[in-house]
Amino acid sequence: MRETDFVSGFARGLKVIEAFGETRQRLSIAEASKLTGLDRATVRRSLLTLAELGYADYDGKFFTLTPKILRLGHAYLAATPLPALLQPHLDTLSEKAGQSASASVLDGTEIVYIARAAQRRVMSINLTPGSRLPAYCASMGRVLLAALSESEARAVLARSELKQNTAKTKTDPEDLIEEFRRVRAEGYAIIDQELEIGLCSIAVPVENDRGETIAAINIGAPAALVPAAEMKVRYLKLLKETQAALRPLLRR
Amino acid sequence: MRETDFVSGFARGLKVIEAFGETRQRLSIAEASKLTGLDRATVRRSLLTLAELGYADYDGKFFTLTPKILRLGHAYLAATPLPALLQPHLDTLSEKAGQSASASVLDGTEIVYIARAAQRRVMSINLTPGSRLPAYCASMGRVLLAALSESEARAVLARSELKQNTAKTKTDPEDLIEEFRRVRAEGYAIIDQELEIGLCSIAVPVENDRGETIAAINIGAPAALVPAAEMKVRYLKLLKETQAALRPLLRR
DNA sequence: GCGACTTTGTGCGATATACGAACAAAAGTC
DNA sequence: GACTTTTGTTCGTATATCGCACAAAGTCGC
Repeated sequence: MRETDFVSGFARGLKVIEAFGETRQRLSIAEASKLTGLDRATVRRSLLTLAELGYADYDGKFFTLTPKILRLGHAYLAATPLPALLQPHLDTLSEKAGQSASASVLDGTEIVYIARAAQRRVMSINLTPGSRLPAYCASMGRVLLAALSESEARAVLARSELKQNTAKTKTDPEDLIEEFRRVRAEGYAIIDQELEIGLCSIAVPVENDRGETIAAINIGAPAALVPAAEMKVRYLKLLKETQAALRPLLRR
Repeated sequence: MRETDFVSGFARGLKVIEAFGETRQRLSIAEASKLTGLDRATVRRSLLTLAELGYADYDGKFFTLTPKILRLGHAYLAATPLPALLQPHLDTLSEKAGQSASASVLDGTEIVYIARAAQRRVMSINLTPGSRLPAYCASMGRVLLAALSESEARAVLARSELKQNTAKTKTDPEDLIEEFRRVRAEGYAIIDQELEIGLCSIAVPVENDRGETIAAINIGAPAALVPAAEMKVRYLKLLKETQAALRPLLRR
């Protein structure tokens, strides 16, 4: 790509939008400038542009995003067939298991939820399509990272902030790489309260007809009701059935 | 705002992202150019910028959005306290009613879902935060439009495509304005299969401590199980309780 | 295989934008 | 209330972007 094929004003504007996610809903020009590292004058122009287009409100001091901004992200969910295709299968899966079922894809060091059938709320965080979790400590993340080559997986881990969320969280890259090998060999990943105390989950890859992993699906359950040791016995068969049902639907 | 405070390259880029929502997931340069009305060279630069930043993939012919684009919309859901604040109340409401409960805000002629507690799937469409429905034929839309001044509501209706979704859909602006008056007076709106055959819903406004309407919440139910005439008896009290519980939490 | 048509890539002049500094206006400090 | 610090806005200029026109590469029918 040539230098001149890059619209830096556009890139700067996107950076400004993302700055809202990292803090609270209101940003002054100076705050946005600090978060993005861009000049105050440049940030001001971007924010005024957003306001002019109705993506943001401006009270003379603070800018806030408006719901119109959701159109941008929703364009992906509406335009990609995968979420819509997975949803009915997750509904069935969730009903059979009596637990929440979700689907996600990998985006850098994070997994992004693209569909979900919730049964009851067991997590402190509220997960909806678009929500993100660190890949290294989520069952679907383990499955998706295991699908990468070892060098790619190492690169992702190197960029990840390997935080000790609970006493059980695996944070040693070598342990994780070893776990990815096991996941590849056995075809599933189980997380026992590594993300949040009281939450277990089990995930399998969603593969297309060529056997390439394009997403992951999981079932989450409260550790109090379903001990980690029971996750496999109770849910692996259901997940594998869903996986098998999806494979022929995913051409390319 | 001065002319020079507007970054047209940014505005053009956002238009390009939105172009993906209207059609399928893959867009060529020429298609994107037609959809946006922008010059091909401009669209090409915007798309290459998106690809360079990881928001899009490019195979040399077609561009597709990547899940990274969800960061933009999700910045709103993460940054705005309203969705997180409403969610637990919707969960309770949904459980008590035994039906799906949702919350939405107005964006132009559409309502945008910002939180949802689903019980079972009764609609053909899959609703998640970020989903949009035309305001004129949705119960929450009626509530939100009723909160506007009559001239504002007329302006929105004038811009709306008043489609006859079912035999019961109200499409006459005068009928709708009259209905908004009733909604204002009685404090709730009921939709009897105007959006989709088999679906009834009832909505009330969410007001802040000054009495300004800032969102709407609703309960949806299959018409086969809960006839429209019963919606009010069964669910209005629950909705009003939720409304009352929320009001003191919404300062400003 | 060969035109007619569509789509994509690129050079260039005119125009619009970003930068950094300077100034003005608040906000915070003592 | 004077001082310092932070924030918002304006301005001139160097630079980057836009849209046009043309060239190149596909795509189609036959």
